[in-house]
Amino acid sequence: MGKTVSKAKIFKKPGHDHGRCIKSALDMAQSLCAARGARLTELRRRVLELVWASHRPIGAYDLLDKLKAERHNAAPPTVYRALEFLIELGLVHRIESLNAYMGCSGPDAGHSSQFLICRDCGSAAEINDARIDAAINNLSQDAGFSVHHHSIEVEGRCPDCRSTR
Amino acid sequence: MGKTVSKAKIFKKPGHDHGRCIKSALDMAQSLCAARGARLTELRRRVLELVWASHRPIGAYDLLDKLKAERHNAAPPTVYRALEFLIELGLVHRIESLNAYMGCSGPDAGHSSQFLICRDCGSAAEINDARIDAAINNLSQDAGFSVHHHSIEVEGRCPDCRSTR
DNA sequence: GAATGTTATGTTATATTATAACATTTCCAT
DNA sequence: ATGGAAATGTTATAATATAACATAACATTC
Ligand SMILES: [Zn+2]
Ligand SMILES: [Zn+2]
Ligand SMILES: [Zn+2]
Ligand SMILES: [Zn+2]
Repeated sequence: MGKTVSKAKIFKKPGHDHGRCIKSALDMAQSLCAARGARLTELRRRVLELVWASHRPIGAYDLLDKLKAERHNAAPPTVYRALEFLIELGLVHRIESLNAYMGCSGPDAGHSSQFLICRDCGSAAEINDARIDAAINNLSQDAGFSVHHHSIEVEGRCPDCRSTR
Repeated sequence: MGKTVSKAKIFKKPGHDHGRCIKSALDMAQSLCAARGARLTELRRRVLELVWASHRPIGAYDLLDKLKAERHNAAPPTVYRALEFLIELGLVHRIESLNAYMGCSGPDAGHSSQFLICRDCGSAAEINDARIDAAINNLSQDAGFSVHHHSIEVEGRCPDCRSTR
């Protein structure tokens, strides 16, 4: 179909319809939980929604602040337990280098965490490149190492920030 | 020559001469600092030595405890500042997923952080595979993302732990 | 070799991130 | 409705990291 796709649109444009991103994420979460027999409670659903409020990783205590605005009794365990649940199901990834969390864009695949993270604007984009997975698996196998999961975090500048100056 | 190298010896055997690992690391640090005009003070040198005490990542506060045994006035900034210096020079890597630190086995190359980490014994092995670098760079370029550095942390089981049962 | 600026370390306090432990509530199946 | 399991509430604390300012060590120039 033509050669229109030279650069994958991995980073979302600032002006995009983010409501749809959120909606889609919540829908996927809904059906994934149903399929797994997991309970997507109001709290968990809301935390996922807050995580998805932007395309930037968000910290647990930032989430807590937002939660407190609507649940007077929210406390650290409230948000950490919800995150634990969401991560367990693959709905959220933890960004190790930032101590922050981000919604997964393809939660049904059961993949490891791979992100490009902009050091200027803080936005992050999830990637899932077969070449990288293959390279890691090959290399691990050569080393006699059995892979459980991996985390890849690439820090740099996103297309938007690069074009801005 | 020949075909002796089917499995790279990435993970060190428990019985190896670790004194040589340490010696080599300190020597490289010495010359690298000289080349860069950086001051490898007694404190920094000692922290690097402590980091290299094993092939396992070590936490800042574990380092601090060891330091305290010989420097009554060691405090968190003592170790964090030394680590900052060592990381800056590429002599130490930070393992994000563990909040821990590990000596770099090839500090002159100026590479990003790539580790295989055993979930059973806690040992970690640094890797530097050209395929992985290439995959990350290609993919980033396709996405219009300019890479500053990256961190790869693969969790799994090391050869030793696999053979043990 | 004193004066001066710079870098490194000491020192105290506090910020940030995360978990432990136990009580209570909600949910669901019987 | 009742008992057991899962989720949430609640309080306290652990673990990791940095801010801010004071002093000491080092190097450079005069
Ligand atoms: Zn994902
Ligand atoms: Zn950006
Ligand atoms: Zn290295
Ligand atoms: Zn092991």
